[in-house]
Amino acid sequence: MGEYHQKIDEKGRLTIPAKIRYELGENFIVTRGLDGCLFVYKKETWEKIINHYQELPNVKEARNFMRFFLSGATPQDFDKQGRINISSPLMKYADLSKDTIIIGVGDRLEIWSSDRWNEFIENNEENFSEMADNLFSQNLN
Amino acid sequence: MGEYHQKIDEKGRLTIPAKIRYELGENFIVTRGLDGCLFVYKKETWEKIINHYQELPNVKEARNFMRFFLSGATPQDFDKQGRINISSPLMKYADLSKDTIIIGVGDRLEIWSSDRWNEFIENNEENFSEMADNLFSQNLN
DNA sequence: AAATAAGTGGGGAAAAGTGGGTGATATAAA
DNA sequence: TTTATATCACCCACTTTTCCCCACTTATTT
Repeated sequence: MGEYHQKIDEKGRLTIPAKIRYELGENFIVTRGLDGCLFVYKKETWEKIINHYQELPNVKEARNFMRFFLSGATPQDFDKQGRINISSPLMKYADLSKDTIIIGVGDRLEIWSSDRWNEFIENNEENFSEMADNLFSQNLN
Repeated sequence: MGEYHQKIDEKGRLTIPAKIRYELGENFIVTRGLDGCLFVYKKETWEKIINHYQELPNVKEARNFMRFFLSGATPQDFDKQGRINISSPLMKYADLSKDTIIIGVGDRLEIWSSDRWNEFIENNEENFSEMADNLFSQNLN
């Protein structure tokens, strides 16, 4: 959970915030995500996802999706400073340069270019408050 | 319950009034709320809220909402003086600077910028008695 | 009024984030 | 095989942030 503002340096290194770094464990996977960001999964979660998609019928749509999802997937680990290297195809895909947003969304992290993220928020803010209205008006007991 | 006037200091620290501090427990979540304020939930309440939304289908609209909702949610705890740090995205969202209002609303706290709170009260003052009429008349069997 | 508790502000140590140098390894070119 | 070039991860240095501690002020209670 949370929104963190980090910078990617000249060498393509990105610091994962300490608070969420330790939740990721030693091994994790970075891959092309939906809507123009990158997804980061811890190893166990990734394997579950893969297993789930293995069971999909072997139709064209599923095949294409698997290609998209798997081709960009790179196992990663941290350097001694808690940073990861984003490969250049993924940098390009997510349009990453310097200012970067990392958010926690359920069982994954998402890596966004700052510009795209701001755009995303601006375009959707009104919808969200409406949706949130519904969410909070429910009786939770 | 109640309305408390607190100040956020230069370092972004906000004292939670002692009377309601102890009701929050050790772990709690601060998140983007409705109408331009922040919500604060104790951990258990928060989990109830998000459990409702875990089973959403993975379609774009739901994905976007979860992004917005979870990215604005940060687990927090108190420093030794009973203060919390409001992260800068949330400061911005709620337009917080120095004078801050904290109110207790049922199972949550709300954090308002003083200006917005006064504005909110002024804009709605005439409506409140009408609103109350509607609300209470519905509850009569 | 005195005593206690709560709120506010700032110094400073430690942790986290950021940027750059350097040497080892790999890859390509001579 | 040797030499040149690129890549990567480690190390170090610097900056920024976080959080603890102490001190002072304000509010509440006795």
